[in-house]
Amino acid sequence: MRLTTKGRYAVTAMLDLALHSDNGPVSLADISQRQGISLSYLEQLFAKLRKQTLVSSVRGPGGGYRLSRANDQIFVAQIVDAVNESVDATGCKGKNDCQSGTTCLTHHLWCDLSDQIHDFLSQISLAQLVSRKDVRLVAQRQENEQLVHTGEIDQSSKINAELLN
Amino acid sequence: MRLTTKGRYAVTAMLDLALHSDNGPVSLADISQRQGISLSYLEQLFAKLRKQTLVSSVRGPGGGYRLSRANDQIFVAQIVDAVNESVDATGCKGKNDCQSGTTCLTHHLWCDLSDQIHDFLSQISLAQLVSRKDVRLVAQRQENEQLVHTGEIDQSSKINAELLN
DNA sequence: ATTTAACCCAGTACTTTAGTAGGTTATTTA
DNA sequence: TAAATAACCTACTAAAGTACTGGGTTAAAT
Repeated sequence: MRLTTKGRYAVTAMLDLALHSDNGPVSLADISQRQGISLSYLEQLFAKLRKQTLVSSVRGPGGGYRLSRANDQIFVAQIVDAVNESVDATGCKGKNDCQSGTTCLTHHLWCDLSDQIHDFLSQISLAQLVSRKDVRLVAQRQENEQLVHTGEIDQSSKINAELLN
Repeated sequence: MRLTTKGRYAVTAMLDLALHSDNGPVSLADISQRQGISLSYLEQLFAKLRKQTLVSSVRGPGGGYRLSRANDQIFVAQIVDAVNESVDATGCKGKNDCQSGTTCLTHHLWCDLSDQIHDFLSQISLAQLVSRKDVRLVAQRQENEQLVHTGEIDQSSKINAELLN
């Protein structure tokens, strides 16, 4: 089992997408700026998310990505799975051949843990995350920072943005 | 977060220790043979387990390792923690500085997941694992295999050992 | 025609894993 | 007391995966 920045980035990016889905497709450049993830790396992650039909793409100016389903139909477990970070805690992927073809001593323990993690992440939808207060606060701060960066608001407003943090 | 063979090996070895604690200290050579883990690698893992006072050692012939506490006072989470860094799923180790000094969008989600995993593994003691039927079956098979390997029982008994699997 | 942004590859520095190798020290047993 | 045993210690390594960077091509909007 493995949960590193790869899976965290994928979920973060998908949540960014869910948060900014009002005004048409969201470009990876925007996500990159707001979430501090390199553009090329995002492209690699979204290639996998697209293969798993979690997102759909629109090419050309004004294009980007949008969720391919309603945000209450996309779950964290699916996103983590899509970028090849299996939530499976066993070494044999549940095949019972952990120790040279036979079951290892702790096989069932890791199966139980895998179920536990999978159940937890399968119950959390993007919609749930979007409605969380802590998520909305961070999202608002990020939007303010982006406006400052693109010069759309002045320095005095930036102070307010910092107070939000 | 990371749960690979490293943590699985550690828990498996500790469970082997708990299962064979009747007849004095257990040598790493025995564990290596029964669990199919390289001896040198086991030595590295047990150096860490010893630092965390989960095991104590006896040197010289007939020596080996024993649990430093009763098997109902040692929990899976402690073993995994001892060899891995932790079962923490956040990138910032709970420090809230995931995104260049500030909280990232999904910080709280990974905190919740970390708590979930930690709670689960903290509730499972070696004593509980020892009493599990699936564990006892595998352990019995491994002991039979070991006897065959050391020539202490003959080939006809090996057939019975295979039937156990 | 130009710009935008997805799409696609190839490479790479870095870290971790899971091990190997080769010793030293402490303790028991013959 | 010598030999055997098993912990203890240090260093090295192949392979794999992570988290990028860079340099393109293709599709669609202005």
